[in-house]
Amino acid sequence: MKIATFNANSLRARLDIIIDWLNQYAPDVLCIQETKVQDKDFPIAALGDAGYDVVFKGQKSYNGVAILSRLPIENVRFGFDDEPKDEPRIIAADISGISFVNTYVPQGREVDSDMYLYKLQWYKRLRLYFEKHFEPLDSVIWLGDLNVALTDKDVHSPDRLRGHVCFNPELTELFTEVADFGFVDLFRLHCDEGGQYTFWDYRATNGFERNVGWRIDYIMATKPLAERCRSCYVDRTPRGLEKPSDHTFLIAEFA
DNA sequence: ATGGTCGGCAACCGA
Repeated sequence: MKIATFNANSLRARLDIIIDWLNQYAPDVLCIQETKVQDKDFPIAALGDAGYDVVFKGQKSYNGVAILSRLPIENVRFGFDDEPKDEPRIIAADISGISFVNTYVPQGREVDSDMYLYKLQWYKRLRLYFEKHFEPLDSVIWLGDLNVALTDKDVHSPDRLRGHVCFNPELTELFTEVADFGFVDLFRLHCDEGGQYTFWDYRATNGFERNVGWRIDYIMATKPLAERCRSCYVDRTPRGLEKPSDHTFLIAEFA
């Protein structure tokens, strides 16, 4: 089984890139964040023609998550299924006996902002979500844009960026509390190198070419699945964008 | 050290 995650920053703007990529890599499952499309405008037919069933939840302009699958999708759930209601940032479904939890974690804007407090609370709530719905040895994959770089290996300029809303000890601790439910970081399971990123800020000049990046997208798996994982890697192929600075595809393959 | 650019959508917000 081959699975992947991709932050689209508009599904419709990236649709050709996504479909080309699906044709080339033929993953069984692709989880997408920041679709930025209302449900009524979701491109179901184009993805269906490419061989994928889709489930999704979006809103106007912001956020939005989707799961694409060549295999049957069952038991679809949206968001934290308790109060308070949240933006469309979580979609979960069962595929081939595996529970996928696709998350778009709040970015946080700046430290001390309300958006940052929302992010910290979001991570605390996510830990409770996993405790409520799963056991640590269930077959669960938690993946998506987690908006945290964990160590100095995971950002291009750690000394300059330390304290950023996506790179600080307070946030790393909250991430670790969620991961300690029973998740393994599949990329780090297979690769110990720094400089392996999944996102390059649009605003950095030639950021992609200079590899001025962040590792903020993850595929996390519970231990029984991690034992079956044969590879986890970033597809760094530029996708024909004039400025290929998007998040890119992170892939994991299982026996 | 600061600001840089996209996308959505129609003035700025969010990343």
